[in-house]
Amino acid sequence: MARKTSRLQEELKQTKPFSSIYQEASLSILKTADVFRRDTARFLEPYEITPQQYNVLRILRGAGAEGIPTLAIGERLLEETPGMTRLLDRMEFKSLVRRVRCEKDRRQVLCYLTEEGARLLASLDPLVEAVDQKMAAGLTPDEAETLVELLEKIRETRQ
Amino acid sequence: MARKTSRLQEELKQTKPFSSIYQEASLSILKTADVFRRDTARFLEPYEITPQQYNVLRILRGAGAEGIPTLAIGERLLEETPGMTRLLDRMEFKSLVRRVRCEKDRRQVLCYLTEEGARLLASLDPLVEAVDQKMAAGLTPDEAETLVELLEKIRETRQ
DNA sequence: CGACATTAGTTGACGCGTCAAGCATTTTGT
DNA sequence: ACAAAATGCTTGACGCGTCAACTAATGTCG
Repeated sequence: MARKTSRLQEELKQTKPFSSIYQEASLSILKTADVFRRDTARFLEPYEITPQQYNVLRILRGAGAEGIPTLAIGERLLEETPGMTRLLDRMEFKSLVRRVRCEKDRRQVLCYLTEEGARLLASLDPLVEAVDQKMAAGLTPDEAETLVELLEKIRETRQ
Repeated sequence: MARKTSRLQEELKQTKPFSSIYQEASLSILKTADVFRRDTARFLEPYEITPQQYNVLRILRGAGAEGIPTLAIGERLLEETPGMTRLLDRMEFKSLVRRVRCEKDRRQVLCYLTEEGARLLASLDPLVEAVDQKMAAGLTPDEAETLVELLEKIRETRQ
């Protein structure tokens, strides 16, 4: 079951070979995601905004004028999280977001993009597009399609 | 360039289609990595150890009796980090790790696995194997191989 | 040898994930 | 209508990543 020495192994300075192709695949996924995450963070840094905050901005734009309740934002992120409140606190402090207690259901707090938030987001759009497009240098569209399908298969069988 | 509605889109409750296959691929990678990360964390939880700590245990086992300097551990993780010190603080507190200032080069601090750390790690090995193997339910070995190759191509073109 | 840079590690501050506990505000069941 | 459960959100505590500033030890070079 031992596999030949791979590039990922060198990247991690590992001495022992992977015990299975599945182990290598899972590490490869984690490593690649990490590269992406950090790449995005680095490029957003000058704008003093984190990847999570950027994602929230996009979701709020999608919600439009009706707004969206706090926790519903979490469901649309990669990860649903009770940390939403504090994340929004910071964004409200920076005037990127506005929050109002909902009158229909007073448990909810509706969130909206501010003018400033919308402006920032608009200026970021083309830059983010460019980051994703960097992938095109290494992968043909067909290969990207295959990748998406394989990853989908993995997620389907989990949970 | 707009793409057909995909499963990932539903998962994220997105209204707009992905603007490119590359955008979908990058989100898919992040999402899948997140599923893995959380899956592993959940299964390690009963042992009161985090995925990062588990990785450090494995690296220390690899280093063996000679030990390994603090920051060298970081280089072998997915992510090199100045947070190593504090991570090791917590592990030392739990008696999983032992640290000694190196006499050859007094700047370095060599880290070792304790007996207890080694025992914990040994008992975890088969369980981790099982987690990776869950992937086999959704992917043939050939598909996993393809996946690894595609991800490698992406990482190659990034920096 | 002495100024200077480099290297290894530590520490502080802050963002974010995650769990658990707690508080209002509905909703549900009888 | 009233108690109990569910829902939406907030807060506290802690783990970890990340940047920047700092100390101590080692190297380098005139």
